Amino acid sequence: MEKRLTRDFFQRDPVVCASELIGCRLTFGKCRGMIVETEAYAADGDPACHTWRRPSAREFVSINQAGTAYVYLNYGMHWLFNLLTKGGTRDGFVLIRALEPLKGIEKMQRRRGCENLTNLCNGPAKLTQALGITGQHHSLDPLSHPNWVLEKTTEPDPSIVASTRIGISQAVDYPWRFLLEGNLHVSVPHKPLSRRAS
DNA sequence: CGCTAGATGAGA
DNA sequence: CTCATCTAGCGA
Repeated sequence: MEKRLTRDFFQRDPVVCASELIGCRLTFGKCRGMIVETEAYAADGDPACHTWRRPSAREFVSINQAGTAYVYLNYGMHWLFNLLTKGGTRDGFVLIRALEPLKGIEKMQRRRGCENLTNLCNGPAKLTQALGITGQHHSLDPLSHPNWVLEKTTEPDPSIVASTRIGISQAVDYPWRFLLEGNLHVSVPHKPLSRRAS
């Protein structure tokens, strides 16, 4: 019922990979979740991508194969987890932004210091903290490393929607964020729902 | 519920 | 100097 992702999945455009990673299952160690939110970054022509300003990011793209983990420290304290896409129409990255927790929940709660399931993995820095992903996993290969499993479900989810990327100041209009509409575990809903007031 | 300040360090 | 963020604390 679930197929492991293979190298060729990541040998495509980052925008395609980002949308198709929605609904996939990500396992790291004993913890597991469904990917419910991603963002695409293009290695060329995208001012919001690290490659725009960082020679080291361009170097990373050139020397690593498709699927490699790109993990970096943001705001001095948060690890953010990306996957390299390479060999399609464009090279780039997919930022994993939110997971729906499936397994190892107690462990994730302990690492996060938080009980609430909807607050466990609903952000790019929260999910790395929950899973235990840090800079020491930078440039490892999730497709061949024993700690990682990436699986695709047989049926694509119909409620995948595109939206604009979050937390950036450049190229803010690209509709390169993908998420499951209505899912409780995304970082920011596509369309803020007005819940009933008290 | 919404908004804001401040933490904290790598890269260029 | 800028940053692909999060949380606590405040006010309504």
